[in-house]
Amino acid sequence: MDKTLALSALAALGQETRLDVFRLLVRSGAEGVAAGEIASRLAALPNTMSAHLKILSHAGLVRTEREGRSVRYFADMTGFRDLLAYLMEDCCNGAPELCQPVIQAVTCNC
Amino acid sequence: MDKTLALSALAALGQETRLDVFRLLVRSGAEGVAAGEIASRLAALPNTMSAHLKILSHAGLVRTEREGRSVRYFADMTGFRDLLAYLMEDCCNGAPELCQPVIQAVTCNC
DNA sequence: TCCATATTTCCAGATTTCCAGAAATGAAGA
DNA sequence: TCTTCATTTCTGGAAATCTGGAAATATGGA
Repeated sequence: MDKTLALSALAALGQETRLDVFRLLVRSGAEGVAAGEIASRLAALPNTMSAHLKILSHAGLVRTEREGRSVRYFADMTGFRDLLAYLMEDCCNGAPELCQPVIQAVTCNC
Repeated sequence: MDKTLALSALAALGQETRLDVFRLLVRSGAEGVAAGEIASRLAALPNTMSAHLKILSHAGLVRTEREGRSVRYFADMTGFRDLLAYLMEDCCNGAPELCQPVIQAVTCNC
């Protein structure tokens, strides 16, 4: 992942509505959620939500599939992984115990 | 970690200078870097950098230690771990294979 | 084709963030 | 105490972001 994309991803998640959207899609997994339902579940206007979804999509954090007249959104865990890899680059040089907590946090859930 | 702190952390990292600072500190590990050196290494004014460091600190991403007249900054990997845990909450409900890529990305480096 | 539904795009105003200059604070040494 | 170095705080203007109204686009069905 390049720096520009990492920045857009982090800036995208650093906004309340978009953070809520991403977490909603992470919880929804392979099922995904249609744009309109995302908007109504998070009590936002469809046009505002569309702008947020566009930003998340541009940042590689969500993926879409058209389904009839609605558009279904999914969390893109591959994009998220790339972001993490970028953030933790060279974290272990000489002192693996420093980033050990991070590994444990991610692995223990699954 | 509560949502407000997660938001500040993500917003903090979603800015180029601060992202550079965090990655610099992650690479520097237990050695840390003094505030002035951070500023000069990233070609920023000391006062501007101080504002950025304050934001990162408030977000729980960095930690400080006074050392004579300089202040040494360190990446706070515990705070970072908490952020990840918040982002991945309930990610595996029913479909562990979705977040599998994330686990692999984090574990393979150490 | 015409209509209804779902979503997106365009635009403008309100708010927030970013940055640099000036001044203030904290710590060490003469 | 006075000076110097390192860092932080305060402040204002420029730039970017967030939000909602209005209009446009896309899809499916009558």
